[in-house]
Amino acid sequence: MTNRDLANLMYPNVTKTPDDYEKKYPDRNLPEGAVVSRFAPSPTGFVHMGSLLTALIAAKVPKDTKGVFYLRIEDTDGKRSIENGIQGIIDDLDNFDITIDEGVVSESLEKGIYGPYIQTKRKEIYDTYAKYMIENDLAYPCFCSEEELDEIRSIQEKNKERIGYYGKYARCRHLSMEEAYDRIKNGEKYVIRLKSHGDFNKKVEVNDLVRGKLEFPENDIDTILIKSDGIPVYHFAHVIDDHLMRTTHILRGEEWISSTPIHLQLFRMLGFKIPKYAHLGLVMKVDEDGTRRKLSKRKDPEAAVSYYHEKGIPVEAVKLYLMTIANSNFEEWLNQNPDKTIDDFKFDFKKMSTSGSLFDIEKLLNISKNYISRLTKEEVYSGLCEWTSEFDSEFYNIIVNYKDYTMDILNIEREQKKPRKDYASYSEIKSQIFYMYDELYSPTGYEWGSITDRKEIMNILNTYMDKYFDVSCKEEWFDNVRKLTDILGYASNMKDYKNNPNNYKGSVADISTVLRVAITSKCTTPDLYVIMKLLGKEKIKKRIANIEKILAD
RNA sequence: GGCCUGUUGGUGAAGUGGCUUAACACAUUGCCCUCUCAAGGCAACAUUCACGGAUUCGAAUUCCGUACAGGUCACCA
Repeated sequence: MTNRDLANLMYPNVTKTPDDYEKKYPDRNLPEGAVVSRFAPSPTGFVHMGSLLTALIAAKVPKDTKGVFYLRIEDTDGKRSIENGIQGIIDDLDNFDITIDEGVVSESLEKGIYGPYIQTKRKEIYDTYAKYMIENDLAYPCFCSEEELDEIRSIQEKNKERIGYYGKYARCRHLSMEEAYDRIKNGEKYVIRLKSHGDFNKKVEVNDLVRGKLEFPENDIDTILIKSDGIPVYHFAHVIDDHLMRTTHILRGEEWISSTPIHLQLFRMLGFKIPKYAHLGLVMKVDEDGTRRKLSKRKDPEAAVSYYHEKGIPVEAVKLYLMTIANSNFEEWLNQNPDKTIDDFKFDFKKMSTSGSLFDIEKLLNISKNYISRLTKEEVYSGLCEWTSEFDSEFYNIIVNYKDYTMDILNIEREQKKPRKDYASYSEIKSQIFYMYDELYSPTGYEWGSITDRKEIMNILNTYMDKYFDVSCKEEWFDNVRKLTDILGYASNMKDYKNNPNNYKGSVADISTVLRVAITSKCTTPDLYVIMKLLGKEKIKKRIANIEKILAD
């Protein structure tokens, strides 16, 4: 009885060898320093902020180095995979303009020669390596039941020993080959475990790209490589896939730090070159009770990237935000180079924060607001169309109907050195400009300012419309408002008014407020002159007539 | 419990032994500008870098302990 006999019993149909795959997936012919990295999510639900950050960086680094970025789907856990999970991931990446060079393009389509890129389609490959490990005495079958494993654990807990399947606790490791052979032949269920030669008292080192030198005890756990359903566990799949796909950089969340010793061990046992690791800090959130925790898919709606899509926050703004989290010098760099984009920025692992950062939606909104303010009216308009077409068809129809008019509205105080910063998202635009459209404008009441007398209000409005409405520029418009103010006994100069408030009935501010409220129903708006010019005299007349009616009631 | 990682203001953070009386940005507050709002300008906001000790002429920065937080110890990834 030899290892080979056992291996042949376990994998009678495997005829390939690791060498065959080494040849099938040759080294990539890339320039010096080119990074090959990947985004490797499980199709267990929507892409979440933390993974999006990882994906963004994993895509960015190859871009900076003329490397390759690919998408691999890690669906080895059938229980957790959800329907349309793969499509969901592809859609989310697509929404964020993260393009892949290679990998899974759709549920049924792949691009690139290093595939398949969906792990459940790679079983033959994993089988080959599993067989190789059995054959070379690097792994062994284990028949322990859940109960036995629990028993081992409770003994260890009682003796205050390290938990795990190792040393004398690795029962099946000490089984004779004959017994293993017979039990498999009898159809007993088994998993394949790593035959670890690690020594817990010795140290291994990794040079993590963001954290620097990391030191751990060697792994001595005979961890499971292949589950009883024949599918590999993450550790085994990761090592084989990333080697065969010739990945140079592994970017993943810091929750993987502790299992890195297993991965290093596997790379060495299989004779693979060890890639570079970058363990990224988690994106956190503060709970009501003040404790920090990982942003959770289940509890936090803002964790889903689709949330931003629905809110109408431009994807570019989300990316800008994530980049400011990712590289602390990015924000300053962008402020100094306002015309540049993320693509012009050189990402640096060393500038990454090692501890997880709190997700700050206020900051995101601020970045979004600044971003939208820098867009042209055409860009804002098309972004607004895109968003409304999906989430607000009423508004969508209106802005499509009044395209140029809408663009003029969106352009109010935009084309200037310091543009207005009104909108943090497309979803809030309607509530800020609704009064520009008769279709959306039907005020039922008005919040007047300090002037509330009906006669006075009508007097102001009528006098204004009769004598002062027609103007050709902003200066003239405001001159007229001042004239009106003077005639009615109010102060047209705010300084005079502040110095001697008792000399006047009120100020030009009060008069403007009456005009503003009468026309828009709001006491805060952008430049009233532009608003009036865009609305036109007829609409304004109608609105004032309406006020007369309402005030009469 | 073992192992690992981290800890600079309300938040993101700069900082790698003297240029730090701790940058910058968000938030907050106050003032100025101003027809309202937004924007802008100015100012305030950590006598201190979790705590204790050590090294040093000198430490947020090095070392050692302690505390706290997070991760991990699955036939999940």
